[in-house]
Amino acid sequence: MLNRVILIGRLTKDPELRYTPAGVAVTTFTLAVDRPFANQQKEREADFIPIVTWRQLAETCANYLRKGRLAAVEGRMQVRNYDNNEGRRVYVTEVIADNVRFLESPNSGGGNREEGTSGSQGQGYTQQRPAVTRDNNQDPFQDDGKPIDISDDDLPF
Amino acid sequence: MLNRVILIGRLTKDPELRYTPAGVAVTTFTLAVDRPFANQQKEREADFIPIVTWRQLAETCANYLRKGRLAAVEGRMQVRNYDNNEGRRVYVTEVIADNVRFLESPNSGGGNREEGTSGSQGQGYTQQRPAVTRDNNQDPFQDDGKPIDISDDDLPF
Amino acid sequence: MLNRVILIGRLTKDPELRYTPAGVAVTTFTLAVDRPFANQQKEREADFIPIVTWRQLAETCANYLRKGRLAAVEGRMQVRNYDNNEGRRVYVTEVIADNVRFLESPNSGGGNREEGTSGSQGQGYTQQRPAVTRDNNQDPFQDDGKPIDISDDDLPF
Amino acid sequence: MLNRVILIGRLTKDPELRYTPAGVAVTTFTLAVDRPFANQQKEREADFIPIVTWRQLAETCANYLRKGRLAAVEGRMQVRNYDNNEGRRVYVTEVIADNVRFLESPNSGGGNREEGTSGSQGQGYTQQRPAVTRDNNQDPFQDDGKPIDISDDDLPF
DNA sequence: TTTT
DNA sequence: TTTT
Repeated sequence: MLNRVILIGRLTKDPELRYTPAGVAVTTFTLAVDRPFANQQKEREADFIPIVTWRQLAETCANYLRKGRLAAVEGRMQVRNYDNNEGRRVYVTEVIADNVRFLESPNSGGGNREEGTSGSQGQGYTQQRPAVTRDNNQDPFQDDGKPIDISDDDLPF
Repeated sequence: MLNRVILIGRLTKDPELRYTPAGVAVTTFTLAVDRPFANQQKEREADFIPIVTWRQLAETCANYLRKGRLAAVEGRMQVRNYDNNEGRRVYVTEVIADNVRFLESPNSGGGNREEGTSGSQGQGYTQQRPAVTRDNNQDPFQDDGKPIDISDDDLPF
Repeated sequence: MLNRVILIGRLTKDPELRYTPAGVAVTTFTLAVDRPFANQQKEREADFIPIVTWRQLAETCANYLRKGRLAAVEGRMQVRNYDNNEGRRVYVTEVIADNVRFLESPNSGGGNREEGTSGSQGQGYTQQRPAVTRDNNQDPFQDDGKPIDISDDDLPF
Repeated sequence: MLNRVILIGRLTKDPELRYTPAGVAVTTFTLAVDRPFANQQKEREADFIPIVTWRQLAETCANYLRKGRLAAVEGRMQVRNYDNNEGRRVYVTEVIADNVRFLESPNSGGGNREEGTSGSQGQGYTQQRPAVTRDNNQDPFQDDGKPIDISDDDLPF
């Protein structure tokens, strides 16, 4: 009835952009969100939360987010389930984002340390785009063994 | 760094109250949260989200919430993982609640249809408490095959 | 950059539906939101928060909300200012809602006690609509001396 | 009943730290929060939202926040009213924060351009503290003509 | 009265 | 100016 999530954290990897058979963009990444009172003696604790973005927002995230960057994500929790190869039902919880804020510019010190090294990059936000696979792959999470069913008439927004 | 969830939905079952070895109350339940544009031709869709509450809030939830009741839950997403009996790592996402609002009084029509039938109940909030097991069971989700590790020096709030 | 508000409370009055010169619907109401630890000896404390809704959501709110009803409101804080008749600048903070959930059906006990009394009403959601003024009035708050500037090319959503 | 606000924006000035008569710390500042679709032809639009923090959080904010810095604020909306010198009732809406995240380190480029210039500062978070007035001033907003009534037995948290 |  |  009401389902709202707001997270601030850092990307554990570069985002992955895929496309549904009908050509709808989907970008996925994982956000590492530090826990509130992660006590200092223990190693730093975080929750690793899978984020899914669609369409224009997916393209923008793929273009501007990178491993290590700080981002704010607004969206809703969604639980999918599928049966794995052992015939066990597996539940996957993701945040379907409808708003993502980039809290660090590419040059502000956070994020990928390789940035700015490849000579031709230069000014501002121009930079390597992540590998984009437009391969009719219906499942952006397939590589992880966690399928998501994307059909074009069943999109969240 | 920041992790905030707000949900409104209905309990799929009565809440379950357990205690850690040291006697800390933990109540768990699942909230069915209707999806935004659940199209009317298809059957109604919802996300089923596991909620965990601790201490005083756990006691209150166990006392006042019942299957079918409408509730608002505020908290944070938390991802646990454990290795199942097939040696596969399983990830479980729950909302650790720090605020729960009861949006229906026991007599307002929502919720358990059996309420009010047992003669001695009568007025207001007096009603059957759920079965409380104070059995040193360290895992409130054990029955579901989804262990949570509760140790008393590792409590979230 | 990110601006999100979620409130649950009760309407202090029936909502008011107006229209901009170009015919865009605007509904306003005030939500009484009880404060967290309103101590029991003192009288109950609440914050009274003005809500603004637009277009289809405005029509729906005008149709289904009434004084005393419980509602959940999602939106963003907005600060307007205008110069009052004494030449002093006045600041008004409202929540521009993009999602409103009705947490009580008209027949669930909360809300207007007069409902159901006028014979022809009967079943379900059929009920008196609030007075609708489609009068090219540019300011839904004008009666309160708190103008809002509504121009049709400057709508929030 | 439920009242939650999450904002990300920049401080319009250095924060101001005061103390209640009983010595409770209060820090106030204004957050400029850019509006969603601030169209590019018009000048950039923002909402200017007053934030109030208490106790330990007040001390930390006073220590680490500065004009221009990016911050995330979690809290609740609160409406105060008082009668101004013209005998008119004035309403003031603030966000009482219970969680503030500093999204820029002092050296990450955002914020005060004078930082790092005064020779003795050097590494990390060592820096000028804001002017602290511990003057039994009961009203942290007094200078602005917007009194807040702080009495020590009436604190929000 | 405002920030980048 | 306020709701239950």
